[in-house]
Amino acid sequence: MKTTGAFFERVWSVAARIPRGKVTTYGAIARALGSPGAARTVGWAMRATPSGLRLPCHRVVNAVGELSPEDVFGGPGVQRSLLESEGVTFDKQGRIDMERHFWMP
DNA sequence: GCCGTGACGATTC
DNA sequence: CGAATCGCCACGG
Repeated sequence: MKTTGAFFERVWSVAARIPRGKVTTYGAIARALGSPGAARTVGWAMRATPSGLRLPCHRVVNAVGELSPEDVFGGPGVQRSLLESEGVTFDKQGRIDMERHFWMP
């Protein structure tokens, strides 16, 4: 699938501004773009992100603080390791501490 | 312009 | 608290 949508480029622009050690949610990005209900579309955009952009897509998680499917990052624990190396903390359930690391676009 | 799809979200059971 | 369900919006065909 191509993904030459203007909306997608907005998503990538926002994702590129995520500070190191912080994370945001798909819903937050969707609201920042003016489409509160387009959280799924945001996720779709991330999945179709061109490698050339080098976006910190590992800093984008869902509203609960869960990480993306492992197969997308090439292996289990990959995304988690990246975040931990940036100072992001996790709870016992393997979820990100949103209160500390959430970033609003 | 309708149909299927999807790294989601909120609600309900 | 965990699983299931429905609703949401943008994009390609």
